[in-house]
Amino acid sequence: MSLPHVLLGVLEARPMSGYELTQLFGASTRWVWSAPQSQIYPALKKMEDNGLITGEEQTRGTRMTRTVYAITDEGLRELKEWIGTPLPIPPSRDALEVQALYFDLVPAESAKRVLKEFISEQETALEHAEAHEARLLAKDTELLRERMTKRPVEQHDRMARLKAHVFAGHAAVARTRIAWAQEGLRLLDE
Amino acid sequence: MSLPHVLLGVLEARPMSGYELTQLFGASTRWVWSAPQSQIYPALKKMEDNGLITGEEQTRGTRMTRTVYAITDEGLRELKEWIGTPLPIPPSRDALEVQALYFDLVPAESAKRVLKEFISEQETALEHAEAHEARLLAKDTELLRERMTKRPVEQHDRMARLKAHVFAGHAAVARTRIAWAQEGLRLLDE
DNA sequence: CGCACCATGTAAAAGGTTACATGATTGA
DNA sequence: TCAATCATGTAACCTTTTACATGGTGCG
Repeated sequence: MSLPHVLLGVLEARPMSGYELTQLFGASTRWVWSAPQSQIYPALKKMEDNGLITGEEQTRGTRMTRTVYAITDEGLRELKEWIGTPLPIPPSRDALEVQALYFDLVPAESAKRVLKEFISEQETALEHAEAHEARLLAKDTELLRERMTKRPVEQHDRMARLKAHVFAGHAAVARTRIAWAQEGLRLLDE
Repeated sequence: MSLPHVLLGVLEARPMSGYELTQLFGASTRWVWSAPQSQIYPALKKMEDNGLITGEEQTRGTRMTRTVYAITDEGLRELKEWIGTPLPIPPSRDALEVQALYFDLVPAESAKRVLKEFISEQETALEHAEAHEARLLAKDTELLRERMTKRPVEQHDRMARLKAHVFAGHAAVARTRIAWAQEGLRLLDE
Protein backbone atom coordinates (compact mmCIF):
# COMPACT_ATOMS: atom_id res chain seq x y z
CA MET A 1 0.00 0.00 0.00
CA SER A 2 2.75 2.49 -0.80
CA LEU A 3 1.64 4.03 -4.08
CA PRO A 4 -0.94 6.34 -2.48
CA HIS A 5 1.69 7.56 -0.06
CA VAL A 6 4.21 8.17 -2.79
CA LEU A 7 1.60 10.20 -4.64
CA LEU A 8 0.81 12.15 -1.48
CA GLY A 9 4.50 12.90 -1.08
CA VAL A 10 4.71 14.41 -4.53
CA LEU A 11 1.48 16.34 -4.16
CA GLU A 12 2.81 17.86 -0.96
CA ALA A 13 5.08 19.94 -3.21
CA ARG A 14 2.22 21.25 -5.32
CA PRO A 15 -1.05 20.18 -7.00
CA MET A 16 -0.64 18.08 -10.14
CA SER A 17 -2.70 16.34 -12.78
CA GLY A 18 -2.68 12.61 -13.38
CA TYR A 19 -0.76 13.23 -16.56
CA GLU A 20 2.00 15.13 -14.80
CA LEU A 21 2.27 12.38 -12.22
CA THR A 22 2.52 9.68 -14.88
CA GLN A 23 5.44 11.61 -16.40
CA LEU A 24 7.18 11.67 -13.02
CA PHE A 25 6.64 7.97 -12.38
CA GLY A 26 7.13 6.88 -15.96
CA ALA A 27 9.61 4.10 -16.66
CA SER A 28 12.01 6.45 -18.38
CA THR A 29 12.45 8.82 -15.48
CA ARG A 30 14.08 6.41 -12.98
CA TRP A 31 12.80 8.01 -9.88
CA VAL A 32 12.59 6.39 -6.43
CA TRP A 33 9.28 4.87 -7.39
CA SER A 34 7.81 3.83 -10.69
CA ALA A 35 4.23 3.20 -11.68
CA PRO A 36 2.44 3.01 -15.00
CA GLN A 37 -0.30 5.40 -15.99
CA SER A 38 -2.90 2.65 -15.65
CA GLN A 39 -2.17 2.48 -11.95
CA ILE A 40 -2.06 6.19 -11.28
CA TYR A 41 -5.46 7.36 -12.52
CA PRO A 42 -7.47 4.80 -10.52
CA ALA A 43 -5.30 5.45 -7.47
CA LEU A 44 -6.04 9.17 -7.65
CA LYS A 45 -9.78 8.47 -7.91
CA LYS A 46 -9.66 6.26 -4.88
CA MET A 47 -7.59 8.73 -2.90
CA GLU A 48 -10.10 11.45 -3.70
CA ASP A 49 -12.90 9.17 -2.48
CA ASN A 50 -10.95 8.70 0.74
CA GLY A 51 -10.54 12.43 1.20
CA LEU A 52 -6.75 12.40 0.93
CA ILE A 53 -6.73 14.67 -2.12
CA THR A 54 -9.16 16.95 -3.93
CA GLY A 55 -9.42 17.25 -7.68
CA GLU A 56 -10.07 20.52 -9.43
CA GLU A 57 -11.23 20.47 -13.04
CA GLN A 58 -9.34 22.83 -15.31
CA THR A 59 -10.00 23.68 -18.93
CA ARG A 60 -7.40 23.78 -21.66
CA GLY A 61 -8.44 25.13 -25.02
CA THR A 62 -12.13 24.64 -25.66
CA ARG A 63 -13.19 21.14 -24.69
CA MET A 64 -10.15 19.56 -23.07
CA THR A 65 -10.19 19.22 -19.32
CA ARG A 66 -7.68 18.05 -16.81
CA THR A 67 -8.10 17.31 -13.16
CA VAL A 68 -5.49 18.83 -10.90
CA TYR A 69 -5.23 17.11 -7.55
CA ALA A 70 -4.15 18.83 -4.35
CA ILE A 71 -3.34 17.19 -1.04
CA THR A 72 -5.89 17.81 1.72
CA ASP A 73 -5.22 18.31 5.43
CA GLU A 74 -6.28 14.74 5.97
CA GLY A 75 -3.91 13.60 3.24
CA LEU A 76 -1.04 15.47 4.82
CA ARG A 77 -1.83 13.92 8.18
CA GLU A 78 -1.92 10.45 6.63
CA LEU A 79 1.37 11.10 4.80
CA LYS A 80 3.14 12.24 7.95
CA GLU A 81 1.91 9.28 9.92
CA TRP A 82 3.08 6.86 7.23
CA ILE A 83 6.52 8.46 7.01
CA GLY A 84 7.11 7.87 10.71
CA THR A 85 5.93 4.25 10.69
CA PRO A 86 8.53 1.47 10.47
CA LEU A 87 7.38 -0.80 7.65
CA PRO A 88 7.81 -4.57 7.45
CA ILE A 89 10.89 -5.61 5.45
CA PRO A 90 9.80 -6.58 1.95
CA PRO A 91 10.78 -10.15 1.04
CA SER A 92 13.97 -10.29 -0.98
CA ARG A 93 13.34 -11.23 -4.58
CA ASP A 94 16.35 -10.43 -6.72
CA ALA A 95 16.50 -12.45 -9.92
CA LEU A 96 20.13 -11.55 -10.61
CA GLU A 97 21.16 -13.02 -7.27
CA VAL A 98 19.43 -16.24 -8.19
CA GLN A 99 21.17 -16.31 -11.52
CA ALA A 100 24.53 -15.66 -9.85
CA LEU A 101 23.85 -18.48 -7.41
CA TYR A 102 23.84 -20.88 -10.36
CA PHE A 103 26.57 -19.33 -12.51
CA ASP A 104 28.61 -22.51 -12.10
CA LEU A 105 26.04 -24.29 -14.32
CA VAL A 106 26.73 -22.18 -17.41
CA PRO A 107 29.79 -21.23 -19.47
CA ALA A 108 31.81 -18.44 -17.85
CA GLU A 109 31.19 -16.32 -20.94
CA SER A 110 27.40 -16.38 -20.49
CA ALA A 111 27.69 -15.46 -16.85
CA LYS A 112 30.09 -12.66 -17.62
CA ARG A 113 27.75 -11.22 -20.22
CA VAL A 114 25.03 -11.06 -17.58
CA LEU A 115 27.32 -9.35 -15.07
CA LYS A 116 28.65 -6.87 -17.60
CA GLU A 117 25.15 -5.86 -18.58
CA PHE A 118 24.35 -5.44 -14.89
CA ILE A 119 27.43 -3.29 -14.35
CA SER A 120 26.55 -0.94 -17.15
CA GLU A 121 23.01 -0.56 -15.82
CA GLN A 122 24.31 0.17 -12.35
CA GLU A 123 26.76 2.70 -13.73
CA THR A 124 23.89 4.55 -15.34
CA ALA A 125 21.94 4.41 -12.11
CA LEU A 126 24.98 5.69 -10.24
CA GLU A 127 25.38 8.67 -12.54
CA HIS A 128 21.70 9.53 -12.22
CA ALA A 129 21.82 9.28 -8.45
CA GLU A 130 24.96 11.40 -8.14
CA ALA A 131 23.57 14.02 -10.49
CA HIS A 132 20.32 14.21 -8.57
CA GLU A 133 22.12 14.40 -5.24
CA ALA A 134 24.14 17.34 -6.53
CA ARG A 135 21.06 19.08 -7.87
CA LEU A 136 19.29 18.71 -4.54
CA LEU A 137 22.27 20.01 -2.57
CA ALA A 138 22.33 23.01 -4.89
CA LYS A 139 18.55 23.37 -4.24
CA ASP A 140 18.20 23.26 -7.98
CA THR A 141 15.13 21.09 -8.58
CA GLU A 142 11.69 22.40 -9.35
CA LEU A 143 9.83 20.39 -6.74
CA LEU A 144 12.24 21.19 -3.93
CA ARG A 145 11.90 24.89 -4.70
CA GLU A 146 8.11 24.54 -4.51
CA ARG A 147 8.40 22.76 -1.19
CA MET A 148 10.73 25.38 0.24
CA THR A 149 8.36 28.23 -0.49
CA LYS A 150 6.03 26.78 2.14
CA ARG A 151 8.69 26.50 4.83
CA PRO A 152 10.85 28.94 6.80
CA VAL A 153 14.21 29.71 5.21
CA GLU A 154 16.19 28.32 8.15
CA GLN A 155 14.83 24.84 7.31
CA HIS A 156 15.84 24.88 3.65
CA ASP A 157 19.38 23.55 4.12
CA ARG A 158 18.22 20.65 6.21
CA MET A 159 15.47 19.77 3.71
CA ALA A 160 17.94 19.74 0.84
CA ARG A 161 20.51 17.69 2.72
CA LEU A 162 17.99 15.08 3.86
CA LYS A 163 16.64 14.62 0.36
CA ALA A 164 20.10 14.54 -1.19
CA HIS A 165 21.05 11.86 1.32
CA VAL A 166 18.48 9.49 -0.18
CA PHE A 167 20.20 9.69 -3.55
CA ALA A 168 23.61 9.46 -1.93
CA GLY A 169 22.40 6.14 -0.54
CA HIS A 170 21.22 5.06 -3.96
CA ALA A 171 24.64 5.89 -5.33
CA ALA A 172 26.45 4.06 -2.54
CA VAL A 173 24.43 0.90 -3.13
CA ALA A 174 25.10 1.12 -6.87
CA ARG A 175 28.84 1.43 -6.20
CA THR A 176 28.72 -1.58 -3.88
CA ARG A 177 26.88 -3.62 -6.48
CA ILE A 178 29.32 -2.65 -9.22
CA ALA A 179 32.25 -3.73 -7.07
CA TRP A 180 30.45 -6.99 -6.31
CA ALA A 181 29.84 -7.71 -9.98
CA GLN A 182 33.44 -6.90 -10.87
CA GLU A 183 34.66 -9.32 -8.25
CA GLY A 184 32.24 -11.81 -9.79
CA LEU A 185 33.88 -11.36 -13.19
CA ARG A 186 37.24 -12.20 -11.60
CA LEU A 187 35.86 -15.27 -9.84
CA LEU A 188 34.34 -16.61 -13.04
CA ASP A 189 37.76 -16.69 -14.66
CA GLU A 190 39.19 -19.03 -12.06
CA MET B 1 8.46 -15.17 -14.26
CA SER B 2 11.29 -16.05 -11.90
CA LEU B 3 9.67 -18.38 -9.38
CA PRO B 4 9.75 -21.42 -11.69
CA HIS B 5 13.44 -20.81 -12.34
CA VAL B 6 14.22 -20.44 -8.68
CA LEU B 7 12.47 -23.75 -8.04
CA LEU B 8 14.41 -25.37 -10.87
CA GLY B 9 17.63 -24.09 -9.33
CA VAL B 10 16.84 -25.76 -6.03
CA LEU B 11 15.68 -28.99 -7.63
CA GLU B 12 18.95 -29.15 -9.53
CA ALA B 13 20.51 -30.12 -6.20
CA ARG B 14 18.09 -32.97 -5.57
CA PRO B 15 14.41 -33.91 -5.85
CA MET B 16 12.14 -32.37 -3.26
CA SER B 17 8.49 -32.28 -2.23
CA GLY B 18 6.34 -29.17 -2.23
CA TYR B 19 6.48 -29.17 1.53
CA GLU B 20 10.26 -29.16 1.62
CA LEU B 21 10.32 -26.32 -0.88
CA THR B 22 7.86 -24.28 1.16
CA GLN B 23 10.19 -24.64 4.16
CA LEU B 24 13.11 -23.34 2.09
CA PHE B 25 11.18 -20.38 0.75
CA GLY B 26 9.23 -19.67 3.90
CA ALA B 27 9.25 -16.16 5.31
CA SER B 28 11.30 -17.18 8.33
CA THR B 29 14.22 -18.64 6.40
CA ARG B 30 15.37 -15.41 4.68
CA TRP B 31 16.80 -17.01 1.59
CA VAL B 32 17.54 -15.22 -1.71
CA TRP B 33 13.94 -15.72 -2.73
CA SER B 34 10.77 -16.02 -0.74
CA ALA B 35 7.41 -17.42 -1.72
CA PRO B 36 4.40 -18.62 0.27
CA GLN B 37 3.18 -22.18 0.14
CA SER B 38 0.09 -21.10 -1.81
CA GLN B 39 2.31 -20.05 -4.66
CA ILE B 40 4.59 -23.08 -4.68
CA TYR B 41 2.14 -25.96 -5.08
CA PRO B 42 0.39 -24.52 -8.15
CA ALA B 43 3.77 -23.55 -9.64
CA LEU B 44 5.00 -27.13 -9.31
CA LYS B 45 1.86 -28.45 -10.99
CA LYS B 46 2.31 -26.06 -13.87
CA MET B 47 5.99 -26.87 -14.23
CA GLU B 48 5.16 -30.55 -14.37
CA ASP B 49 2.61 -29.84 -17.11
CA ASN B 50 5.33 -28.00 -19.00
CA GLY B 51 7.72 -30.92 -18.67
CA LEU B 52 10.30 -29.03 -16.59
CA ILE B 53 9.98 -31.38 -13.63
CA THR B 54 8.47 -34.81 -12.92
CA GLY B 55 6.60 -35.73 -9.76
CA GLU B 56 6.92 -39.08 -8.09
CA GLU B 57 4.31 -40.12 -5.54
CA GLN B 58 5.75 -41.52 -2.34
CA THR B 59 3.92 -43.07 0.60
CA ARG B 60 4.57 -42.20 4.21
CA GLY B 61 2.92 -44.32 6.90
CA THR B 62 -0.31 -45.84 5.65
CA ARG B 63 -2.36 -43.29 3.81
CA MET B 64 -0.18 -40.18 3.59
CA THR B 65 1.41 -39.41 0.26
CA ARG B 66 3.85 -36.82 -0.89
CA THR B 67 4.93 -35.88 -4.37
CA VAL B 68 8.66 -35.55 -4.84
CA TYR B 69 9.61 -33.47 -7.86
CA ALA B 70 12.79 -33.97 -9.85
CA ILE B 71 14.17 -31.69 -12.55
CA THR B 72 14.01 -33.09 -16.09
CA ASP B 73 16.55 -32.68 -18.88
CA GLU B 74 14.27 -30.09 -20.38
CA GLY B 75 14.05 -28.32 -17.04
CA LEU B 76 17.82 -28.23 -16.74
CA ARG B 77 18.12 -26.82 -20.25
CA GLU B 78 15.55 -24.14 -19.45
CA LEU B 79 17.35 -23.30 -16.19
CA LYS B 80 20.72 -22.93 -17.87
CA GLU B 81 19.32 -20.74 -20.59
CA TRP B 82 17.64 -18.47 -18.06
CA ILE B 83 20.80 -18.14 -15.96
CA GLY B 84 22.73 -16.82 -18.95
CA THR B 85 20.07 -14.32 -20.03
CA PRO B 86 20.43 -10.67 -18.97
CA LEU B 87 17.10 -9.70 -17.43
CA PRO B 88 15.43 -6.28 -17.58
CA ILE B 89 16.14 -4.13 -14.53
CA PRO B 90 13.20 -4.34 -12.14
CA PRO B 91 11.67 -0.92 -11.41
CA SER B 92 12.86 0.53 -8.11
CA ARG B 93 10.20 0.46 -5.45
CA ASP B 94 11.69 0.98 -2.04
CA ALA B 95 9.23 2.31 0.52
CA LEU B 96 11.95 3.27 3.02
CA GLU B 97 13.59 5.50 0.43
CA VAL B 98 10.28 7.25 -0.09
CA GLN B 99 9.86 7.71 3.64
CA ALA B 100 13.41 9.06 3.90
CA LEU B 101 12.71 11.50 1.09
CA TYR B 102 10.07 13.12 3.29
CA PHE B 103 11.73 12.86 6.69
CA ASP B 104 11.79 16.66 6.87
CA LEU B 105 8.01 16.56 7.29
CA VAL B 106 8.03 14.66 10.58
CA PRO B 107 9.69 15.11 13.98
CA ALA B 108 13.33 13.96 13.96
CA GLU B 109 12.43 11.40 16.61
CA SER B 110 9.91 9.60 14.36
CA ALA B 111 12.35 9.49 11.50
CA LYS B 112 15.09 8.20 13.75
CA ARG B 113 12.86 5.43 15.03
CA VAL B 114 12.29 4.30 11.46
CA LEU B 115 16.00 4.35 10.66
CA LYS B 116 16.95 2.53 13.84
CA GLU B 117 14.48 -0.24 13.12
CA PHE B 118 15.92 -0.47 9.62
CA ILE B 119 19.46 -0.67 10.95
CA SER B 120 18.62 -3.52 13.27
CA GLU B 121 16.94 -5.44 10.45
CA GLN B 122 19.92 -4.91 8.19
CA GLU B 123 22.26 -6.03 10.95
CA THR B 124 20.36 -9.29 11.20
CA ALA B 125 20.48 -9.70 7.44
CA LEU B 126 24.20 -8.98 7.50
CA GLU B 127 24.84 -11.65 10.09
CA HIS B 128 22.81 -14.20 8.15
CA ALA B 129 24.61 -13.39 4.93
CA GLU B 130 28.06 -13.57 6.50
CA ALA B 131 27.23 -16.84 8.21
CA HIS B 132 25.94 -18.36 5.00
CA GLU B 133 28.95 -17.14 3.05
CA ALA B 134 31.24 -18.83 5.56
CA ARG B 135 29.25 -22.06 5.47
CA LEU B 136 29.42 -22.15 1.69
CA LEU B 137 33.16 -21.47 1.63
CA ALA B 138 33.57 -24.34 4.08
CA LYS B 139 31.39 -26.45 1.74
CA ASP B 140 29.24 -27.05 4.76
CA THR B 141 25.68 -26.84 3.49
CA GLU B 142 23.49 -29.77 2.67
CA LEU B 143 22.41 -28.61 -0.79
CA LEU B 144 25.91 -27.70 -1.91
CA ARG B 145 27.14 -31.13 -0.91
CA GLU B 146 24.36 -32.72 -2.95
CA ARG B 147 25.27 -30.59 -5.93
CA MET B 148 28.95 -31.42 -5.66
CA THR B 149 28.35 -35.17 -5.77
CA LYS B 150 27.24 -34.72 -9.38
CA ARG B 151 30.31 -32.75 -10.45
CA PRO B 152 34.05 -33.48 -10.75
CA VAL B 153 36.08 -32.69 -7.64
CA GLU B 154 38.22 -30.08 -9.38
CA GLN B 155 35.09 -27.92 -9.83
CA HIS B 156 34.06 -27.98 -6.18
CA ASP B 157 36.14 -25.00 -5.04
CA ARG B 158 34.87 -22.81 -7.83
CA MET B 159 31.26 -23.80 -7.13
CA ALA B 160 31.61 -22.94 -3.46
CA ARG B 161 33.35 -19.63 -4.13
CA LEU B 162 30.78 -18.51 -6.71
CA LYS B 163 27.88 -19.30 -4.41
CA ALA B 164 29.57 -17.71 -1.41
CA HIS B 165 30.11 -14.59 -3.48
CA VAL B 166 26.36 -14.07 -3.77
CA PHE B 167 26.06 -13.85 -0.01
CA ALA B 168 29.17 -11.71 0.22
CA GLY B 169 27.32 -9.30 -2.05
CA HIS B 170 24.27 -9.44 0.17
CA ALA B 171 26.46 -8.62 3.14
CA ALA B 172 28.20 -5.77 1.35
CA VAL B 173 24.88 -4.17 0.43
CA ALA B 174 23.65 -4.55 4.00
CA ARG B 175 26.81 -2.83 5.30
CA THR B 176 26.35 -0.01 2.80
CA ARG B 177 22.74 0.45 3.86
CA ILE B 178 23.62 0.45 7.55
CA ALA B 179 26.25 3.14 6.97
CA TRP B 180 23.69 5.12 4.98
CA ALA B 181 21.10 4.91 7.74
CA GLN B 182 23.65 5.90 10.39
CA GLU B 183 24.59 8.97 8.39
CA GLY B 184 20.86 9.64 8.18
CA LEU B 185 20.61 9.60 11.96
CA ARG B 186 23.37 12.22 12.11
CA LEU B 187 21.72 14.41 9.50
CA LEU B 188 18.39 14.33 11.33
CA ASP B 189 20.00 15.92 14.38
CA GLU B 190 21.12 19.01 12.49
C1' DC C 1 -2.36 19.02 -42.39
C1' DG C 2 0.40 16.19 -39.61
C1' DC C 3 3.09 15.28 -35.62
C1' DA C 4 4.38 15.58 -30.95
C1' DC C 5 2.42 16.03 -26.86
C1' DC C 6 -1.56 16.52 -23.55
C1' DA C 7 -5.02 13.97 -21.15
C1' DT C 8 -7.75 10.09 -19.31
C1' DG C 9 -9.43 6.03 -18.97
C1' DT C 10 -10.55 0.37 -19.14
C1' DA C 11 -9.45 -4.71 -19.47
C1' DA C 12 -7.05 -8.80 -19.05
C1' DA C 13 -3.51 -11.29 -17.09
C1' DA C 14 0.28 -12.26 -14.12
C1' DG C 15 2.34 -12.37 -9.75
C1' DG C 16 2.05 -12.22 -4.82
C1' DT C 17 -0.25 -12.17 0.04
C1' DT C 18 -3.37 -13.69 3.51
C1' DA C 19 -6.57 -16.63 5.05
C1' DC C 20 -9.13 -20.75 5.10
C1' DA C 21 -9.41 -25.76 5.08
C1' DT C 22 -8.16 -30.54 5.85
C1' DG C 23 -6.02 -34.50 7.38
C1' DA C 24 -1.83 -37.85 8.66
C1' DT C 25 2.27 -38.96 11.31
C1' DT C 26 5.64 -38.93 14.99
C1' DG C 27 7.18 -38.63 19.44
C1' DA C 28 6.66 -37.15 24.27
C1' DT D 1 -3.70 -38.14 24.01
C1' DC D 2 -1.76 -33.96 22.71
C1' DA D 3 1.30 -31.13 20.22
C1' DA D 4 4.47 -30.37 16.64
C1' DT D 5 5.33 -31.32 12.25
C1' DC D 6 4.29 -33.33 7.70
C1' DA D 7 1.62 -32.62 3.63
C1' DT D 8 -1.43 -30.44 0.16
C1' DG D 9 -4.55 -27.69 -1.51
C1' DT D 10 -8.25 -23.53 -2.58
C1' DA D 11 -10.27 -18.70 -2.40
C1' DA D 12 -10.30 -13.93 -2.09
C1' DC D 13 -7.88 -10.06 -2.62
C1' DC D 14 -4.37 -6.73 -3.86
C1' DT D 15 -0.68 -4.97 -6.75
C1' DT D 16 1.59 -4.56 -10.97
C1' DT D 17 2.19 -5.09 -16.05
C1' DT D 18 0.80 -4.88 -20.74
C1' DA D 19 -2.28 -3.70 -23.92
C1' DC D 20 -6.15 -1.49 -25.81
C1' DA D 21 -8.85 2.73 -26.59
C1' DT D 22 -10.02 7.56 -27.42
C1' DG D 23 -9.70 12.18 -28.36
C1' DG D 24 -7.89 17.33 -27.88
C1' DT D 25 -4.23 20.96 -28.37
C1' DG D 26 -0.38 23.58 -30.23
C1' DC D 27 2.95 24.30 -33.49
C1' DG D 28 5.43 24.26 -37.75
